[in-house]
Order: sequence, then structure tokens, then C-alpha cells
Amino acid sequence: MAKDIKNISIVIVEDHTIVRQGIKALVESIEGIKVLAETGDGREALDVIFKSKPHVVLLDIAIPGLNGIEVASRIKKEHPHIKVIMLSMHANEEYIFQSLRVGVSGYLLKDSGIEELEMAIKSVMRNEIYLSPPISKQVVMDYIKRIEAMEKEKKVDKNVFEVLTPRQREILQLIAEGHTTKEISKKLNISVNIMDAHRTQIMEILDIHNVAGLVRYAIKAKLVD
Amino acid sequence: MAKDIKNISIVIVEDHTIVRQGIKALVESIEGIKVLAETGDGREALDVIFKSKPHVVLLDIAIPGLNGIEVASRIKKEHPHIKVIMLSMHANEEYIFQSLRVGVSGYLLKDSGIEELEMAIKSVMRNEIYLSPPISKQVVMDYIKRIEAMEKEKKVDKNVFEVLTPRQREILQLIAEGHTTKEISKKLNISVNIMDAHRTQIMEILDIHNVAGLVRYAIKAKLVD
DNA sequence: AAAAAAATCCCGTTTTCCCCCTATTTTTTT
DNA sequence: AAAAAAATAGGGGGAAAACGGGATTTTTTT
Repeated sequence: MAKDIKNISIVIVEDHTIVRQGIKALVESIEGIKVLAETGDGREALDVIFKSKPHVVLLDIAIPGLNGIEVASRIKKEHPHIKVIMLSMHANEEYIFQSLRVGVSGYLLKDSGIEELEMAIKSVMRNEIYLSPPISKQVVMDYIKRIEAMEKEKKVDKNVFEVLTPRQREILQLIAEGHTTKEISKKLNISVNIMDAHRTQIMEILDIHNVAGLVRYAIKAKLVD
Repeated sequence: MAKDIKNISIVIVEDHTIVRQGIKALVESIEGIKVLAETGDGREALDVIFKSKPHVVLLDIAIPGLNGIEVASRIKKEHPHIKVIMLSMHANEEYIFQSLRVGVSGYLLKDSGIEELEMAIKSVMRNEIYLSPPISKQVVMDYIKRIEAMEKEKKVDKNVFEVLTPRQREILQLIAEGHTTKEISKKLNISVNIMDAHRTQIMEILDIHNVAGLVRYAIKAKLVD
């Protein structure tokens, strides 16, 4: 398992000296990993990284000069192959999301042990994404919540195909788009009276008795945006 | 790191005998883990699991009798403390989501190595969620995609607070909820004429000249659902 | 204190919405 | 082939919306 670690070069970006040196000591205790450089300033970090071109950057999220996410973003823009692992004190949802969005490969909580650090580095070198378990859990929970919210909406979608005829859906859509009865009847080449009858029937079926309600239904049913 | 593995009991559910025995051999090669039972049928699995009460269930997602997700769901309902790790051939999005939803603690691809199996078991015993890296990556990607879609909508939200006065927003909301001018004027204790004037003014400001458009705008602005 | 913006008020006209009725033709289902 | 559902067609009438105009009071900003 340790065989896939071979001469991995790392740059550490972390402003608190003691923490930085601690991390450095930990990292260097792992066989096959070399720390190329270390810095505590965001802007300086970019210079150092672009010059030394490490495999992996361990990047504190809260650093002076340029914040960690901004640094990560620029690293990935200039050198997409450089793997970035964020180091953070807390499982702040916004930070997690922003980090993942700019393309970091890992997100480690600072109370992780040395084993996790090693695992994270190995993971990202394998092109994987490594998240500390609490982070991972949060992402998964959020993932589930979002999909479930989405699925609820789908039920209305299905429903509209069951209760309304194609013609009715067509007309409902036009109503929801803001067209008047007259406009719609002209567009569909039917008389105004039929349009009126259609609208009335749609309202009966859906038990909605005003345009506002029809529009809200049409949006939920994804007939309009 | 290996010290937190102590007498972990496992049940393996997998219908292909060779695969099952292979997994069994792998698992038993890990120190401190004991395989209590094994079966290849979903319904039988529930009996076995409820009788033997293992710490962890390794559960193939495609099994006869009852499908894996259904089995997982019942296990978590009856015995929430039993950890379930799904075994799957592919990174099927629907399976992943459904599994996570019913509360499984791990999702492993079958081409994972023994190290990953060990890691997954240790992870779930620590109350963490373990996903095979490709699975993890997919979940993260999906997570980002969903949040980004959500953020787009927020822009309209802000806008409504800039262009409409509080009173106008209040009225727009009531209109979008389907109330008539008369109803709203009564509710707000203002004359019908003012309501009319308000509506007219809102329409002018937004450059929207029908109820349908107002409702769509109100929904985008999150004034109504 | 002056100016600007928001909220209030009134009226008359045209258009659209919404509901009521009956009825025929076409399509789908049984 | 018969029955049911959908789409077509028409008319009448009351309520509400939409638009035009003009005006006052209150609040906020400058």
C-alpha cells in the first residue's frame, strides 16, 4: 500500500509557525515525501508554488495576503495538475463548497491524525478526492437533502401528465407564459370560446381558480421556468 | 491505526458463491474480524442478520429475493446501529443515492483492493461514511453542481429588494398567491384604487404586464413558493 | 428646510378573466 | 360497435384586471 508513495514533493502554506513546523515534521516522517518549501503568506505562496512546482500543496484556508480559497483557485487555474489539500479548523459549509468548486483534491480538518494526512496525500496523488470523515459526512448529507428536495418536485411533473391532456398542457403553458386568451386562440387557430372552455376545464381539473395559481402549478410542473 | 479493530463481526450477503468466498477470505485475513455468516439471498439475509446481530454487513446491491437497497433499508430500520457497506459493480448514481438515503455507511466498488475493504470497515466502525474514491468523486461533483444551480437563483432574490419597496413586495406576494385586488385591499386596509395603482406601478417597474409574469417573477424572487 | 420618493386616494374605459349554458366532431378506450 | 374522453364551436354576463388620467399625504433623503 505504501509502494505508491515515491518522491512526492510538497509545499506547505500555513501562517502559524508552530503549526507549520509541526505539519512539516509530520509530513517528513512519511517515507518518500519531501517538503520543498513552506510559507505563511498567500501571495508569497503562489510565487513559491509556481517556481517549485510541487506535486501537492497543503494549504491553510485562513492565511494572510490572499485567502486560501483564492490561492487554491489560482493554483488550479495555472497548474491544474498540482493537487491542493485544504487544511481547516472547522467544517464550515461555505468553505467546503467553495474549495471543492475551485477544484481542490482534499479537505482536511486540523484535528486529523498523521495517518489521515498520509492517506489524503496518497489519495490525491491517485487522482482521488480526499475529505476528512466529518467533511465527507456533511457533503453526503447535503447531497441527500438536495436530491430529495429535487425528487419532490418531480412528483408534480408526473402528475401533470396524468391529469392533463396534451392540449391542456399546451394551453396551460401558454397561459403561464402570460399570453391572453385572444392571443392563444389566434396562435392555436381555435376560437376564443374554445380557449375559454379549455381554461375553465383546466381550472376545474386542477381545482385552481385563478391565473396566479395556474402559473405556480405550471412552474412546479416544469411547463415553464 | 489497526488497534481500533477488535473483534468486529461481519455478515456477507452476495449471491455469487465464488465472489462471496473470495470476499470472505479477504475479510478473514484482516486481523480482528470474524465472519459470522454468509448468504446469497436478500430475504434470508434479513433473518441471518437479525439473529446474529453483526457489527457490519457487507451487502451486494444486486441479489435475488430482495434487492440490496431494500435489505439495507430494513436493516437500518430495525437495527440502526448495524453498519451496512454496499458492494456494487458500477458507480450507478441512482443506486448510490438510494443507498445513502436509506442510511448505509459505506459504498464500495467491487474492483477495490483489500486495503480499501479494510479501510471501509474501520471507517464505518468509527461512525464515518466510507465511499470508494470514484463514488466519492461523483457525489462531490454532484454536490457542487447542485449548489451552483441554487446560487444562480439567488441573484433574482437580491434584485427584488433593490427595485421594489417593502409595500410593493408585500402586494406582489399577495397577487402571486392568487388573491384578487379586492381581497388584498381589504386585507391591507387600503382602498381598491390604491391596490390598482400599486399593481400598475409594480408592473411598470418590472416591465411585466400580466399576472402570469408577476407570478413567475415572484417565484424567482422567492416571495412565494 | 427642501426635495425626492413612497404610499395613499379617486374615476372612467377597455380588455380580459371566469363562470354559466348547450352542442358537434374527432379521438381514444372498452 | 358502443361508450367515453377530448377537442372543437358558440353565446351571455358579471367580476376583475389593466390602463389612462390627476391628486394628496407621509416618509425618507439630501
